[in-house]
Amino acid sequence: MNYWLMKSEPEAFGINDLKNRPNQTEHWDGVRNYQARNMMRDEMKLGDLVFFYHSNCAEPGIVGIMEVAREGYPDFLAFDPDDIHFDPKSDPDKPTWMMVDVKYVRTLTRTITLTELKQKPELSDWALLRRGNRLSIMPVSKQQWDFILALE
DNA sequence: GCCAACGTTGGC
DNA sequence: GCCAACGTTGGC
Repeated sequence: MNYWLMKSEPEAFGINDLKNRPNQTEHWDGVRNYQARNMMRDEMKLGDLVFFYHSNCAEPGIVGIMEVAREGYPDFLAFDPDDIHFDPKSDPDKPTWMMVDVKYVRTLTRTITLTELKQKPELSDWALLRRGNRLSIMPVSKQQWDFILALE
């Protein structure tokens, strides 16, 4: 079992949007970064747990937990010329971009803010807190996962 | 293969 | 809205 963190801007798609989806499940589309793509394609497995992180908002931080409900498959939005995530270079026979499905597990009792996470020496090596980090999907170790949940 | 220009991310 | 950091693009 592996642990992950995925970022989304709550104005575009927040934890409550996921909670209100049919089956509380949604595909995580639109990722256009190779490192993140590789994780979705190769490493994220059914049942893996994922922190839902709200970015680019008033209070950036971890707001909930979801699980991987379907392993990597082609991001079909890349084939739709009318979609903002359209990528003419992605060939349906050999797709460039992948996505996973995620299912809502629960909302945390409070937001564990970026500010708070930054203050923890235990997390100083974590990709989320590295300067200039822009990865929208990243691994979380079991130790980090447990430590963060204990802050709740 | 280098690197400047450009676009995007995301905290503040 | 600003801007630093970073990834991508494309000329050479």
